[in-house]
Amino acid sequence: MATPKIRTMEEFAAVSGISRPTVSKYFHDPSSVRASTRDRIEAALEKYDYSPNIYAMNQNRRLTRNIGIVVPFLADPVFAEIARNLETNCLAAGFSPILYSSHGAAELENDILDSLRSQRPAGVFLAPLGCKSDRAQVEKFCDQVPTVLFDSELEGIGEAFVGSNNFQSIGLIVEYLCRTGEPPALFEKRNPANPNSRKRRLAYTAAMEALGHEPQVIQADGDGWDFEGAGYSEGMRVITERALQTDTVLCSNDRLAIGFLAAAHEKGLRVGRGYGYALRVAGHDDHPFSRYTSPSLTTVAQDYASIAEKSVETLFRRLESGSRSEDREVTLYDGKLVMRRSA
Amino acid sequence: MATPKIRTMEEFAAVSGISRPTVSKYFHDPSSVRASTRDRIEAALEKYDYSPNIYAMNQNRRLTRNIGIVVPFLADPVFAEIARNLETNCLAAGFSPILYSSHGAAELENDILDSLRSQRPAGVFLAPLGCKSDRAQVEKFCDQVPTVLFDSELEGIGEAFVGSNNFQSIGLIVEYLCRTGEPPALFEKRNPANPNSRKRRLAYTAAMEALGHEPQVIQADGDGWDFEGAGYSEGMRVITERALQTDTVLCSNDRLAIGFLAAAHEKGLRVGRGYGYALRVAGHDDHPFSRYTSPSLTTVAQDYASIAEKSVETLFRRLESGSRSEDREVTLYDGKLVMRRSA
DNA sequence: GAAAAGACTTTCCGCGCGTAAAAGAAATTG
DNA sequence: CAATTTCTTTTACGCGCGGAAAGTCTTTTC
Repeated sequence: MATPKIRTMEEFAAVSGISRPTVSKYFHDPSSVRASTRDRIEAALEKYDYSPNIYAMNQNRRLTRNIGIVVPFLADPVFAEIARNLETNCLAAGFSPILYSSHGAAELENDILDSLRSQRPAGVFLAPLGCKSDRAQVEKFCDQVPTVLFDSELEGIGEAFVGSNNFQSIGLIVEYLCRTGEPPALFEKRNPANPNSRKRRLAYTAAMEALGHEPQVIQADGDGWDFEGAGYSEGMRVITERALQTDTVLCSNDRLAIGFLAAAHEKGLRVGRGYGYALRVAGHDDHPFSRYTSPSLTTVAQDYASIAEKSVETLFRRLESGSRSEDREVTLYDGKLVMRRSA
Repeated sequence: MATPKIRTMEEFAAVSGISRPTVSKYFHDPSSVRASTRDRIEAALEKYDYSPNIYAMNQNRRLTRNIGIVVPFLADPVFAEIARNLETNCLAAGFSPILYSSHGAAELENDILDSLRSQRPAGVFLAPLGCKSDRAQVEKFCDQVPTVLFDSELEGIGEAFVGSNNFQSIGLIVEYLCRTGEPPALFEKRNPANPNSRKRRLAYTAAMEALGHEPQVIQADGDGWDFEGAGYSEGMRVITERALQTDTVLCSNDRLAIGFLAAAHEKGLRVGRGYGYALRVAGHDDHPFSRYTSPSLTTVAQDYASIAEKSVETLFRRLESGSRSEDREVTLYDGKLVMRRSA
């Protein structure tokens, strides 16, 4: 089509035969104009494919339609999965999600918050690094931008927190393991950046003691987010040195378990429950790959879909009501036992 | 500090004792102003922590400093890894990367391109869905925005393409497998959206014929990006029906191999090379988890770091020179054999 | 059918900054 | 030191749109 290029809303208004302010109203909310007007605008849209300049729009609007999503490590499939759910929900609500990963570094997290702030997003979903986070910076950010925390709790910060009920889920799997065999040792990373890790340890010792068993905690060294590597090398050590008091290991998360399984396999230990197996290994999270490990991994599923949905619902409710946090909402979802072959 | 809030560059210029146009120049390029001026601005910056409104900035600049990164599926660790490298490189060059995932859907890919276009990015790194992509839309986009394609080649589109040399890498592993045991069957998805898959099949048959073996191609059904699931269920079928002509399987990518390994384990087949093993399984890509499968996966490593680096270098060179594609640059990186336990 | 309510048009100003031109001040040069 | 070059200031305009105010037109209501 040899239609002259439409660059401004002024021009578009001219060719569509509608005044510019009305066109502006239409883009702000199509249902706010009369049906006949809407039709004329949409007919013109088909013909000239114009779209408003987002920078000029956002400059004058107090609030943009942008939603920030920040996760600590996007290469972790668990966060990729949650992020995917959040994105989909935002798009469905007519917002534009913008995804960031802190790559496990606190400076980067701060940088992201800075650049996010300058984008004046309507709201933000933030899964903080955890203990490594610059708490003061995060708090300052949450004061300025409506933010819902998820996955990692930083108490008192943000409009709300949505996450998993680690006490319930760890209790569940500890009880299961004790009921069906020897009591488990807990296998975790030494300096967990993530507060969930600490909660899981506490939940583990509490559950063990409630069942009358003595807790055994094994801590793996290793770089920040290389859980498989840490699980593997510490697994090799533990197996070689026969450091386990029982034949059962509960890993603080599935990625550690994946590394541990690799070590067990290399050491020739058969992992599984029942006769002929040397070791039981369980995980936590229901990592996307857990059902394809060898053997498939018994674990506790986090309800990612619900976490994402609840986060979105909470934030959008706050955005609409305009009320900033008097009552900070905390929602925890129970985990579900996923019985597979490894324990 | 009871310093009054600075909102505009005008105000900031006033308190720093510099004229606004000079301050503007400073933010555009700090080295473009005299050292003494720079110091005064930076001193004021410390005191008042002002940052320019990005929407107002981008409205008048012909080009923003935004860089779009689009991958077909972010929950795939391989793409997460490449995206991470691209992001890091962009940040280092002073650009703002914006990450998008098409989630395997062509409509979403188009939507992303649309919203990306309205952001007037300086450039884009695009890993298209492949055959499912709306070729006309992608081509139109690449005409408007300087775009470097990676991973999936769409011939003739974009400023350049950076990817892997599938012919070399498949040749490498086929040769290795044939040399050290029985010739492999190729295990792939039936309707591969990704053009690499097709190239790998062609490379496989060529390599097999060159070595005097008869190719055997096995195709797995399954949903778009659920490679593990497809590998698992088709693996179960193949093993149950004894459909393999030899004891060796080359999977078109590691995720299929992971599913296949799970099937083999469930069927009680020992995977590995040498005496006492029933099956050899090899993959392709060197997926981050491949070294932690049981047994660890023999595969061909794609040079992700180089691909990301080359993509960035290519795009930024084009951006600086301002020259749009006369010569479309195609760079392919060779794969490296990664020998582990599975084959 | 007249009055009320709603939707639209016209006009105007402002957002925060980029950028150009001309004039002024400072640093460099010989 | 004057002459030159480089940097800064002043002034002014424009980007594309949001949004308010007042008036005109259309639709609804009884």
